Amino acid sequence: MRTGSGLTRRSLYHGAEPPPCLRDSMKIASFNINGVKARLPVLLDWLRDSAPDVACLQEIKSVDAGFPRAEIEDLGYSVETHGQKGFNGVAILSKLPLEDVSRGLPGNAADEQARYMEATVIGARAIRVCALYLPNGNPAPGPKYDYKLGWMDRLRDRAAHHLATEEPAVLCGDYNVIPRDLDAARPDAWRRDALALPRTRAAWHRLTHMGLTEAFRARNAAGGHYSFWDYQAGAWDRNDGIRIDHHLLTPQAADLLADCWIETGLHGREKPSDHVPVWIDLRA
DNA sequence: ATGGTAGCTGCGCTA
Repeated sequence: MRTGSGLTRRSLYHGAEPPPCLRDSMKIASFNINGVKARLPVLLDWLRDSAPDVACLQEIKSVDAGFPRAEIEDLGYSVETHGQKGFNGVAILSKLPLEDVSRGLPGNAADEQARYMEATVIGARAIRVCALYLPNGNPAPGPKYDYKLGWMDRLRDRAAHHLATEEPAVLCGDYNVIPRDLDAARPDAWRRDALALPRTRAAWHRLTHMGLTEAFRARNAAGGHYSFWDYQAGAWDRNDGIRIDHHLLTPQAADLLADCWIETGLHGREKPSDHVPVWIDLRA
């Protein structure tokens, strides 16, 4: 399903990469790296080889001061982080200019978990990129599940704001949501898990039904595509995966969608994350 | 019903 988008345009430049201001392709990848310190060699190789224009990272598990900013800036990226000690933490890396960075999901002043940030990426079109790490929510029921559902309500409010502006916006990240049974290799194993409980899926469908387009499903109706494999019990070797990393697009962003794909090959490397990157290509 | 693995932290918690 992946196409050679941009090839025609690129040929006008005799094979050279066009300058950012003349491109009509903005590739945005969402990647839960499960610890930036442990994943730094994999992350740097990936930025060099796959070269996303924008990378939204989750679970950096680092405070802002501990983030390996210089190594990433050396590869041509602007770096914005929203970290905390030990857990969670998100970051936006961009080869294009970033403006109006905001940190935290509005709606609960008492929430101290670093799971959400936004920035405007200035390409041929300005795109509001919202990077999120939605709470896992296990065990359910319980206070962690209540926090997850409350967080999803607040995300819906934030999405409503972006829909009202009628600007192109992308809400991407680790949603910790298995939207449907075909998004799991063994759906029955997740039946009572916070990632797939009916209330979780109802909250997910409320997001999509308010007018957001799920990029992967807009391009591919088939099952068997996953973005996470548990480290335990040889889940990767058995392709016992789930699809929980998603891009949701406002209509103005969906109109720019050229492609969406999962970079499964990244799991083949040494010391992989338990997630792989999920990409969109926008005409922007 | 349990334990299997990984990362960060500091001998437990989160996933």
